[in-house]
Amino acid sequence: MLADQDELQNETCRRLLAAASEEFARHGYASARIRQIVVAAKVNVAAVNYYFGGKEGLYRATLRYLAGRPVPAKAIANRRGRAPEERLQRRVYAILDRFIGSDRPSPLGRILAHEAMDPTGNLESLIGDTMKPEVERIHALLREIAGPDVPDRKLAHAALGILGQCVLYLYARPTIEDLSPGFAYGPDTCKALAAQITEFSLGGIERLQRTLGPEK
Amino acid sequence: MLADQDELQNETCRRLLAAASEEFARHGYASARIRQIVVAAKVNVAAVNYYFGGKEGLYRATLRYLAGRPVPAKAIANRRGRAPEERLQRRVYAILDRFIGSDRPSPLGRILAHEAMDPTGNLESLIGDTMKPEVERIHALLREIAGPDVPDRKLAHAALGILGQCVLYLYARPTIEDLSPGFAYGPDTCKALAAQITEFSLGGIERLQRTLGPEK
DNA sequence: TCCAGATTCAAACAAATATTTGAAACAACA
DNA sequence: TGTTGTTTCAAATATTTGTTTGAATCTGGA
Repeated sequence: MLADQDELQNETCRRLLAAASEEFARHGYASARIRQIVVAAKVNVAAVNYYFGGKEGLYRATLRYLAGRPVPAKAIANRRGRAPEERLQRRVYAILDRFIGSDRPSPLGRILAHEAMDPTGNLESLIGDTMKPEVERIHALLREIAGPDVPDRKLAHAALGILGQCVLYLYARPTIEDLSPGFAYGPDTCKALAAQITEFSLGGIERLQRTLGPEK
Repeated sequence: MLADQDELQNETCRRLLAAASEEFARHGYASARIRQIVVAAKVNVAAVNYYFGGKEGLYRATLRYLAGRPVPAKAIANRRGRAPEERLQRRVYAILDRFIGSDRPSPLGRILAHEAMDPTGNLESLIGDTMKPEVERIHALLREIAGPDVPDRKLAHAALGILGQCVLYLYARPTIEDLSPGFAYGPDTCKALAAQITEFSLGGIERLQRTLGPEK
Protein backbone atom coordinates (compact mmCIF):
# COMPACT_ATOMS: atom_id res chain seq x y z
CA MET A 1 0.00 0.00 0.00
CA LEU A 2 1.25 3.46 -0.87
CA ALA A 3 1.56 6.41 1.43
CA ASP A 4 -1.21 9.00 1.12
CA GLN A 5 0.81 11.55 -0.76
CA ASP A 6 2.00 9.03 -3.33
CA GLU A 7 -1.46 8.00 -4.42
CA LEU A 8 -1.69 10.69 -7.05
CA GLN A 9 1.70 9.87 -8.55
CA ASN A 10 0.44 6.49 -9.64
CA GLU A 11 -1.64 6.21 -12.79
CA THR A 12 -3.65 3.25 -11.55
CA CYS A 13 -4.42 4.96 -8.26
CA ARG A 14 -5.43 8.14 -10.00
CA ARG A 15 -7.85 6.38 -12.32
CA LEU A 16 -9.19 4.38 -9.40
CA LEU A 17 -9.79 7.48 -7.29
CA ALA A 18 -11.47 9.29 -10.16
CA ALA A 19 -13.81 6.41 -10.88
CA ALA A 20 -14.45 5.85 -7.18
CA SER A 21 -15.44 9.48 -6.77
CA GLU A 22 -18.12 9.09 -9.40
CA GLU A 23 -19.45 5.81 -8.10
CA PHE A 24 -19.47 6.72 -4.42
CA ALA A 25 -21.05 10.06 -5.30
CA ARG A 26 -23.81 8.41 -7.27
CA HIS A 27 -24.75 5.67 -4.83
CA GLY A 28 -23.06 6.23 -1.48
CA TYR A 29 -20.66 3.86 0.24
CA ALA A 30 -22.91 0.87 0.80
CA SER A 31 -24.49 0.76 -2.62
CA ALA A 32 -21.35 1.57 -4.57
CA ARG A 33 -19.99 -1.43 -6.45
CA ILE A 34 -16.28 -2.17 -6.57
CA ARG A 35 -16.80 -3.83 -9.94
CA GLN A 36 -18.36 -0.74 -11.37
CA ILE A 37 -15.41 1.28 -10.18
CA VAL A 38 -12.70 -0.95 -11.59
CA VAL A 39 -14.48 -1.27 -14.92
CA ALA A 40 -14.82 2.50 -15.22
CA ALA A 41 -11.18 2.92 -14.18
CA LYS A 42 -10.04 0.21 -16.63
CA VAL A 43 -8.14 -1.47 -13.83
CA ASN A 44 -8.05 -4.98 -12.42
CA VAL A 45 -10.22 -5.80 -9.40
CA ALA A 46 -7.26 -6.76 -7.29
CA ALA A 47 -5.78 -3.28 -7.59
CA VAL A 48 -8.28 -1.99 -5.05
CA ASN A 49 -6.96 -4.28 -2.37
CA TYR A 50 -3.38 -3.97 -3.55
CA TYR A 51 -3.31 -0.19 -3.26
CA PHE A 52 -6.01 0.65 -0.76
CA GLY A 53 -6.51 -2.49 1.28
CA GLY A 54 -10.17 -2.85 0.32
CA LYS A 55 -13.39 -0.99 -0.33
CA GLU A 56 -13.29 0.96 2.91
CA GLY A 57 -9.72 2.05 2.35
CA LEU A 58 -10.60 3.22 -1.13
CA TYR A 59 -13.55 5.15 0.26
CA ARG A 60 -11.44 6.95 2.83
CA ALA A 61 -8.80 7.73 0.23
CA THR A 62 -11.52 9.10 -2.02
CA LEU A 63 -12.74 11.39 0.74
CA ARG A 64 -9.22 12.70 1.27
CA TYR A 65 -8.80 13.08 -2.47
CA LEU A 66 -12.00 15.09 -2.87
CA ALA A 67 -11.85 17.17 0.30
CA GLY A 68 -8.23 17.99 -0.35
CA ARG A 69 -8.90 19.53 -3.72
CA PRO A 70 -8.65 23.29 -3.65
CA VAL A 71 -11.83 25.23 -4.31
CA PRO A 72 -11.94 26.79 -7.77
CA ALA A 73 -9.83 29.94 -7.97
CA LYS A 74 -12.61 32.14 -9.29
CA ALA A 75 -14.60 31.51 -6.15
CA ILE A 76 -11.98 32.47 -3.61
CA ALA A 77 -11.56 36.05 -4.70
CA ASN A 78 -13.23 37.47 -1.63
CA ARG A 79 -11.12 40.46 -0.87
CA ARG A 80 -11.52 42.47 2.23
CA GLY A 81 -12.62 46.03 1.91
CA ARG A 82 -15.76 45.16 0.01
CA ALA A 83 -19.11 45.59 1.64
CA PRO A 84 -20.09 42.56 3.75
CA GLU A 85 -23.22 42.17 1.62
CA GLU A 86 -21.08 41.67 -1.45
CA ARG A 87 -18.78 39.29 0.34
CA LEU A 88 -21.79 37.29 1.46
CA GLN A 89 -22.92 36.94 -2.12
CA ARG A 90 -19.46 35.76 -3.10
CA ARG A 91 -19.55 33.18 -0.33
CA VAL A 92 -22.93 31.91 -1.41
CA TYR A 93 -21.68 31.76 -4.94
CA ALA A 94 -18.63 29.78 -3.82
CA ILE A 95 -20.81 27.17 -2.15
CA LEU A 96 -23.16 26.86 -5.08
CA ASP A 97 -20.27 26.73 -7.50
CA ARG A 98 -18.56 24.00 -5.58
CA PHE A 99 -21.71 21.94 -5.39
CA ILE A 100 -23.68 22.60 -8.54
CA GLY A 101 -21.37 24.79 -10.60
CA SER A 102 -20.58 22.24 -13.23
CA ASP A 103 -23.15 20.56 -15.40
CA ARG A 104 -22.88 17.52 -13.17
CA PRO A 105 -23.48 17.46 -9.42
CA SER A 106 -20.32 17.76 -7.37
CA PRO A 107 -19.01 14.37 -6.19
CA LEU A 108 -17.93 15.80 -2.86
CA GLY A 109 -21.30 17.37 -2.31
CA ARG A 110 -23.16 14.20 -3.16
CA ILE A 111 -20.95 12.05 -0.97
CA LEU A 112 -21.51 14.52 1.82
CA ALA A 113 -25.23 14.21 1.31
CA HIS A 114 -25.14 10.42 1.25
CA GLU A 115 -22.99 10.45 4.34
CA ALA A 116 -25.44 12.76 6.06
CA MET A 117 -28.32 10.41 5.28
CA ASP A 118 -26.60 7.17 6.21
CA PRO A 119 -23.37 7.85 8.08
CA THR A 120 -20.44 5.46 7.79
CA GLY A 121 -18.40 7.08 10.54
CA ASN A 122 -16.58 9.53 8.31
CA LEU A 123 -19.16 12.27 8.57
CA GLU A 124 -17.66 14.34 11.35
CA SER A 125 -14.30 14.83 9.72
CA LEU A 126 -15.93 15.55 6.37
CA ILE A 127 -18.13 18.24 7.85
CA GLY A 128 -15.26 19.64 9.84
CA ASP A 129 -13.24 19.95 6.66
CA THR A 130 -15.86 21.37 4.37
CA MET A 131 -19.11 22.68 5.83
CA LYS A 132 -18.14 23.94 9.23
CA PRO A 133 -15.71 26.64 8.09
CA GLU A 134 -18.23 27.70 5.48
CA VAL A 135 -21.05 28.13 7.97
CA GLU A 136 -18.81 29.95 10.40
CA ARG A 137 -17.67 32.38 7.75
CA ILE A 138 -21.26 33.10 6.80
CA HIS A 139 -22.20 33.50 10.44
CA ALA A 140 -19.43 36.05 10.88
CA LEU A 141 -20.53 37.96 7.79
CA LEU A 142 -24.10 38.03 9.02
CA ARG A 143 -22.88 39.47 12.30
CA GLU A 144 -21.11 42.24 10.38
CA ILE A 145 -24.27 42.95 8.44
CA ALA A 146 -26.77 42.69 11.24
CA GLY A 147 -24.83 44.59 13.89
CA PRO A 148 -24.45 43.59 17.52
CA ASP A 149 -28.10 43.58 18.59
CA VAL A 150 -29.45 40.51 16.82
CA PRO A 151 -29.00 37.51 19.13
CA ASP A 152 -26.38 35.00 18.10
CA ARG A 153 -28.83 32.13 18.05
CA LYS A 154 -30.91 33.84 15.38
CA LEU A 155 -27.88 34.54 13.25
CA ALA A 156 -26.72 30.95 13.56
CA HIS A 157 -30.11 29.82 12.37
CA ALA A 158 -29.99 32.27 9.49
CA ALA A 159 -26.59 30.93 8.46
CA LEU A 160 -28.01 27.43 8.42
CA GLY A 161 -30.96 28.72 6.43
CA ILE A 162 -28.66 30.09 3.77
CA LEU A 163 -26.81 26.80 3.67
CA GLY A 164 -30.14 25.02 3.41
CA GLN A 165 -31.17 27.05 0.41
CA CYS A 166 -27.87 26.17 -1.27
CA VAL A 167 -27.75 22.49 -0.54
CA LEU A 168 -31.35 21.93 -1.54
CA TYR A 169 -30.18 22.30 -5.11
CA LEU A 170 -27.55 19.68 -4.46
CA TYR A 171 -29.48 17.11 -2.47
CA ALA A 172 -32.73 17.27 -4.27
CA ARG A 173 -31.71 17.72 -7.86
CA PRO A 174 -34.24 15.32 -9.36
CA THR A 175 -36.92 16.78 -7.15
CA ILE A 176 -36.14 20.30 -8.28
CA GLU A 177 -36.15 19.30 -11.89
CA ASP A 178 -39.51 17.72 -11.33
CA LEU A 179 -40.98 20.62 -9.37
CA SER A 180 -39.85 23.41 -11.65
CA PRO A 181 -39.51 22.10 -15.18
CA GLY A 182 -37.13 24.05 -17.32
CA PHE A 183 -34.75 24.61 -14.46
CA ALA A 184 -31.27 24.11 -15.89
CA TYR A 185 -28.20 23.37 -13.80
CA GLY A 186 -25.02 25.14 -14.86
CA PRO A 187 -22.67 28.06 -14.29
CA ASP A 188 -25.20 30.70 -15.28
CA THR A 189 -27.87 29.33 -13.00
CA CYS A 190 -25.27 29.31 -10.29
CA LYS A 191 -24.68 33.02 -10.54
CA ALA A 192 -28.34 33.89 -10.71
CA LEU A 193 -29.13 31.64 -7.75
CA ALA A 194 -26.38 33.23 -5.67
CA ALA A 195 -27.86 36.65 -6.33
CA GLN A 196 -31.37 35.56 -5.45
CA ILE A 197 -30.43 33.64 -2.32
CA THR A 198 -28.34 36.53 -1.07
CA GLU A 199 -31.04 39.06 -1.80
CA PHE A 200 -33.65 36.94 -0.11
CA SER A 201 -31.48 36.35 2.93
CA LEU A 202 -30.51 39.98 3.31
CA GLY A 203 -34.18 40.74 3.51
CA GLY A 204 -34.49 38.12 6.19
CA ILE A 205 -31.69 39.68 8.19
CA GLU A 206 -33.20 43.14 7.90
CA ARG A 207 -36.44 41.84 9.25
CA LEU A 208 -34.65 40.17 12.13
CA GLN A 209 -33.15 43.56 13.01
CA ARG A 210 -36.47 45.29 12.70
CA THR A 211 -38.43 42.90 14.88
CA LEU A 212 -35.97 43.60 17.67
CA GLY A 213 -37.70 46.89 18.09
CA PRO A 214 -36.41 50.07 16.43
CA GLU A 215 -32.85 50.83 17.47
CA LYS A 216 -33.15 50.14 21.14
CA MET B 1 -50.68 -11.97 -1.97
CA LEU B 2 -53.25 -9.71 -0.41
CA ALA B 3 -54.99 -6.76 -1.97
CA ASP B 4 -53.66 -3.35 -0.99
CA GLN B 5 -56.46 -2.48 1.33
CA ASP B 6 -56.20 -5.75 3.22
CA GLU B 7 -52.57 -5.29 4.18
CA LEU B 8 -53.40 -3.44 7.35
CA GLN B 9 -55.93 -6.01 8.50
CA ASN B 10 -53.21 -8.59 8.86
CA GLU B 11 -50.99 -8.54 11.93
CA THR B 12 -47.97 -9.93 10.11
CA CYS B 13 -48.30 -7.39 7.33
CA ARG B 14 -48.69 -4.57 9.77
CA ARG B 15 -45.57 -5.47 11.72
CA LEU B 16 -43.68 -5.95 8.47
CA LEU B 17 -44.70 -2.55 7.15
CA ALA B 18 -43.80 -0.84 10.40
CA ALA B 19 -40.37 -2.44 10.51
CA ALA B 20 -39.83 -1.83 6.81
CA SER B 21 -40.60 1.86 7.26
CA GLU B 22 -37.85 2.17 9.83
CA GLU B 23 -35.28 0.21 7.86
CA PHE B 24 -35.95 1.81 4.48
CA ALA B 25 -35.97 5.22 6.15
CA ARG B 26 -32.62 4.60 7.79
CA HIS B 27 -30.74 3.17 4.84
CA GLY B 28 -32.71 3.65 1.65
CA TYR B 29 -33.94 0.89 -0.64
CA ALA B 30 -30.65 -0.57 -1.81
CA SER B 31 -28.93 -0.69 1.56
CA ALA B 32 -31.95 -1.85 3.53
CA ARG B 33 -31.68 -5.48 4.59
CA ILE B 34 -34.65 -7.81 4.44
CA ARG B 35 -33.21 -9.80 7.32
CA GLN B 36 -33.04 -6.71 9.49
CA ILE B 37 -36.66 -5.99 8.73
CA VAL B 38 -38.00 -9.45 9.52
CA VAL B 39 -36.01 -9.64 12.74
CA ALA B 40 -37.39 -6.29 13.88
CA ALA B 41 -40.89 -7.35 12.86
CA LYS B 42 -40.52 -10.73 14.59
CA VAL B 43 -41.67 -12.44 11.44
CA ASN B 44 -40.29 -15.21 9.27
CA VAL B 45 -38.24 -14.29 6.20
CA ALA B 46 -40.58 -16.02 3.84
CA ALA B 47 -43.44 -13.75 4.86
CA VAL B 48 -41.96 -10.95 2.76
CA ASN B 49 -42.34 -12.95 -0.40
CA TYR B 50 -45.55 -14.56 0.73
CA TYR B 51 -47.34 -11.28 1.29
CA PHE B 52 -45.50 -8.77 -0.86
CA GLY B 53 -43.78 -10.81 -3.53
CA GLY B 54 -40.30 -9.66 -2.60
CA LYS B 55 -38.21 -6.73 -1.45
CA GLU B 56 -39.42 -4.40 -4.15
CA GLY B 57 -43.04 -5.19 -3.47
CA LEU B 58 -42.52 -4.54 0.21
CA TYR B 59 -40.88 -1.22 -0.63
CA ARG B 60 -43.75 -0.08 -2.79
CA ALA B 61 -46.25 -1.16 -0.17
CA THR B 62 -44.26 0.77 2.43
CA LEU B 63 -44.42 3.90 0.29
CA ARG B 64 -48.18 3.54 -0.05
CA TYR B 65 -48.45 2.88 3.65
CA LEU B 66 -46.48 5.98 4.59
CA ALA B 67 -47.75 8.39 1.95
CA GLY B 68 -51.32 7.32 2.62
CA ARG B 69 -51.18 8.29 6.26
CA PRO B 70 -53.07 11.48 6.95
CA VAL B 71 -51.04 14.46 8.11
CA PRO B 72 -51.43 15.19 11.82
CA ALA B 73 -54.66 17.01 12.56
CA LYS B 74 -53.06 19.85 14.46
CA ALA B 75 -51.16 20.82 11.34
CA ILE B 76 -54.07 21.09 8.96
CA ALA B 77 -55.96 23.80 10.77
CA ASN B 78 -55.24 26.44 8.19
CA ARG B 79 -58.48 28.34 8.02
CA ARG B 80 -59.16 30.95 5.46
CA GLY B 81 -59.71 34.46 6.60
CA ARG B 82 -56.41 34.70 8.41
CA ALA B 83 -53.67 36.90 7.08
CA PRO B 84 -51.56 35.15 4.42
CA GLU B 85 -48.47 35.69 6.58
CA GLU B 86 -50.00 33.66 9.35
CA ARG B 87 -51.16 30.97 6.96
CA LEU B 88 -47.63 30.78 5.60
CA GLN B 89 -46.28 30.17 9.06
CA ARG B 90 -48.83 27.42 9.57
CA ARG B 91 -47.78 25.80 6.30
CA VAL B 92 -44.13 25.93 7.26
CA TYR B 93 -45.01 24.46 10.61
CA ALA B 94 -46.94 21.68 8.92
CA ILE B 95 -43.93 20.71 6.83
CA LEU B 96 -41.53 20.82 9.74
CA ASP B 97 -43.93 18.92 11.92
CA ARG B 98 -44.39 16.20 9.37
CA PHE B 99 -40.66 15.82 8.90
CA ILE B 100 -39.02 16.56 12.20
CA GLY B 101 -41.93 17.01 14.58
CA SER B 102 -41.38 13.86 16.52
CA ASP B 103 -38.22 13.03 18.40
CA ARG B 104 -37.24 10.81 15.50
CA PRO B 105 -36.91 11.84 11.88
CA SER B 106 -40.00 11.12 9.82
CA PRO B 107 -39.69 7.85 7.89
CA LEU B 108 -41.50 9.29 4.90
CA GLY B 109 -39.23 12.30 4.84
CA ARG B 110 -36.10 10.22 5.05
CA ILE B 111 -37.23 7.82 2.35
CA LEU B 112 -38.00 10.82 0.20
CA ALA B 113 -34.51 12.12 0.79
CA HIS B 114 -32.90 8.77 0.00
CA GLU B 115 -35.04 8.52 -3.08
CA ALA B 116 -33.94 12.00 -4.13
CA MET B 117 -30.28 11.03 -3.76
CA ASP B 118 -30.45 7.68 -5.50
CA PRO B 119 -33.78 7.24 -7.28
CA THR B 120 -35.35 3.82 -7.65
CA GLY B 121 -38.06 4.92 -10.01
CA ASN B 122 -40.64 5.75 -7.38
CA LEU B 123 -39.53 9.33 -6.91
CA GLU B 124 -41.93 11.07 -9.25
CA SER B 125 -45.07 9.70 -7.71
CA LEU B 126 -43.73 10.30 -4.21
CA ILE B 127 -42.99 13.93 -4.96
CA GLY B 128 -46.26 14.35 -6.73
CA ASP B 129 -48.07 13.05 -3.66
CA THR B 130 -46.19 14.93 -0.98
CA MET B 131 -43.90 17.78 -1.98
CA LYS B 132 -45.51 19.22 -5.07
CA PRO B 133 -48.80 20.28 -3.50
CA GLU B 134 -46.86 21.73 -0.59
CA VAL B 135 -44.64 23.87 -2.80
CA GLU B 136 -47.58 25.02 -4.88
CA ARG B 137 -49.52 26.08 -1.83
CA ILE B 138 -46.56 28.06 -0.57
CA HIS B 139 -46.09 29.63 -3.97
CA ALA B 140 -49.70 30.75 -3.98
CA LEU B 141 -49.38 32.20 -0.49
CA LEU B 142 -46.27 34.10 -1.49
CA ARG B 143 -48.17 35.54 -4.43
CA GLU B 144 -50.85 36.77 -2.05
CA ILE B 145 -48.23 38.35 0.17
CA ALA B 146 -46.02 39.84 -2.50
CA GLY B 147 -48.71 41.23 -4.76
CA PRO B 148 -48.81 40.98 -8.56
CA ASP B 149 -45.56 42.79 -9.41
CA VAL B 150 -42.94 40.32 -8.28
CA PRO B 151 -42.15 38.00 -11.21
CA ASP B 152 -43.35 34.45 -10.89
CA ARG B 153 -39.90 33.00 -11.35
CA LYS B 154 -38.65 34.80 -8.26
CA LEU B 155 -41.57 33.63 -6.19
CA ALA B 156 -41.08 30.07 -7.33
CA HIS B 157 -37.49 30.28 -6.24
CA ALA B 158 -38.51 31.74 -2.91
CA ALA B 159 -40.93 28.87 -2.38
CA LEU B 160 -38.12 26.41 -3.04
CA GLY B 161 -35.92 28.37 -0.67
CA ILE B 162 -38.46 28.00 2.11
CA LEU B 163 -38.69 24.31 1.40
CA GLY B 164 -34.89 24.14 1.41
CA GLN B 165 -34.70 25.69 4.84
CA CYS B 166 -37.19 23.13 6.12
CA VAL B 167 -35.73 20.02 4.59
CA LEU B 168 -32.21 20.89 5.63
CA TYR B 169 -33.24 19.92 9.13
CA LEU B 170 -34.49 16.63 7.80
CA TYR B 171 -31.75 15.67 5.39
CA ALA B 172 -28.80 16.83 7.34
CA ARG B 173 -29.74 15.99 10.88
CA PRO B 174 -26.34 14.68 11.95
CA THR B 175 -24.69 17.60 10.24
CA ILE B 176 -26.87 20.09 12.07
CA GLU B 177 -26.24 18.42 15.38
CA ASP B 178 -22.54 18.63 14.66
CA LEU B 179 -22.61 22.23 13.44
CA SER B 180 -24.73 23.68 16.21
CA PRO B 181 -24.26 21.62 19.35
CA GLY B 182 -27.14 21.79 21.75
CA PHE B 183 -29.68 21.86 18.96
CA ALA B 184 -32.52 19.59 20.05
CA TYR B 185 -35.05 18.07 17.71
CA GLY B 186 -38.62 17.99 18.98
CA PRO B 187 -42.04 19.63 18.94
CA ASP B 188 -40.84 22.83 20.63
CA THR B 189 -37.98 23.27 18.22
CA CYS B 190 -40.44 22.74 15.44
CA LYS B 191 -42.58 25.67 16.48
CA ALA B 192 -39.64 27.97 17.01
CA LEU B 193 -38.11 27.01 13.67
CA ALA B 194 -41.38 27.66 11.85
CA ALA B 195 -41.50 31.14 13.33
CA GLN B 196 -37.92 31.91 12.41
CA ILE B 197 -38.08 30.52 8.91
CA THR B 198 -41.30 32.39 8.21
CA GLU B 199 -39.93 35.64 9.62
CA PHE B 200 -36.75 35.29 7.65
CA SER B 201 -38.59 34.50 4.45
CA LEU B 202 -41.07 37.33 4.82
CA GLY B 203 -38.10 39.63 4.99
CA GLY B 204 -36.82 38.07 1.81
CA ILE B 205 -40.12 38.66 0.06
CA GLU B 206 -40.26 42.27 1.20
CA ARG B 207 -36.84 42.83 -0.25
CA LEU B 208 -37.88 41.23 -3.51
CA GLN B 209 -40.74 43.73 -3.70
CA ARG B 210 -38.49 46.63 -2.88
CA THR B 211 -35.79 45.87 -5.41
CA LEU B 212 -38.42 46.00 -8.11
CA GLY B 213 -38.31 49.71 -7.76
CA PRO B 214 -40.82 51.58 -5.59
CA GLU B 215 -44.39 50.87 -6.67
CA LYS B 216 -43.96 51.14 -10.40
C1' DT C 1 -62.91 -35.55 14.55
C1' DC C 2 -61.35 -34.67 10.10
C1' DC C 3 -60.29 -32.09 6.18
C1' DA C 4 -58.76 -28.11 3.17
C1' DG C 5 -56.86 -24.04 2.84
C1' DA C 6 -53.97 -20.52 4.74
C1' DT C 7 -49.95 -19.31 7.20
C1' DT C 8 -45.46 -19.97 9.43
C1' DC C 9 -41.09 -22.00 9.78
C1' DA C 10 -36.10 -23.71 9.28
C1' DA C 11 -33.33 -24.89 5.91
C1' DA C 12 -31.55 -24.86 1.33
C1' DC C 13 -30.59 -22.23 -2.90
C1' DA C 14 -28.96 -18.97 -6.23
C1' DA C 15 -27.07 -14.68 -7.32
C1' DA C 16 -24.16 -10.92 -6.29
C1' DT C 17 -20.18 -9.09 -4.06
C1' DA C 18 -15.71 -8.10 -1.81
C1' DT C 19 -11.55 -10.35 -1.19
C1' DT C 20 -7.63 -13.46 -1.87
C1' DT C 21 -4.27 -16.06 -4.50
C1' DG C 22 -0.56 -17.61 -7.23
C1' DA C 23 1.20 -17.13 -11.52
C1' DA C 24 2.43 -14.06 -15.34
C1' DA C 25 4.07 -9.63 -17.07
C1' DC C 26 6.75 -5.75 -16.36
C1' DA C 27 10.46 -2.46 -14.90
C1' DA C 28 14.80 -1.14 -13.06
C1' DC C 29 19.32 -2.12 -12.72
C1' DA C 30 23.91 -4.50 -12.36
C1' DT D 1 21.29 -10.75 -20.14
C1' DG D 2 19.75 -12.19 -15.73
C1' DT D 3 17.81 -10.94 -11.36
C1' DT D 4 14.91 -8.81 -8.15
C1' DG D 5 11.05 -6.43 -6.67
C1' DT D 6 6.73 -4.46 -8.28
C1' DT D 7 2.49 -4.52 -10.60
C1' DT D 8 -1.25 -6.78 -13.21
C1' DC D 9 -4.23 -10.44 -14.20
C1' DA D 10 -7.83 -14.28 -14.40
C1' DA D 11 -9.59 -17.41 -11.54
C1' DA D 12 -10.98 -19.16 -7.05
C1' DT D 13 -12.99 -18.24 -2.41
C1' DA D 14 -15.83 -16.71 1.31
C1' DT D 15 -19.54 -13.97 2.61
C1' DT D 16 -23.68 -11.59 2.26
C1' DT D 17 -28.30 -11.21 0.59
C1' DG D 18 -32.80 -12.01 -1.62
C1' DT D 19 -35.55 -15.88 -2.77
C1' DT D 20 -37.53 -20.47 -2.79
C1' DT D 21 -39.05 -24.88 -0.92
C1' DG D 22 -41.45 -28.42 1.34
C1' DA D 23 -42.82 -29.74 5.62
C1' DA D 24 -45.12 -28.32 9.92
C1' DT D 25 -48.64 -25.64 12.19
C1' DC D 26 -52.67 -23.28 12.61
C1' DT D 27 -57.73 -22.09 11.48
C1' DG D 28 -62.44 -22.56 10.34
C1' DG D 29 -65.88 -25.11 9.05
C1' DA D 30 -68.42 -30.01 7.70
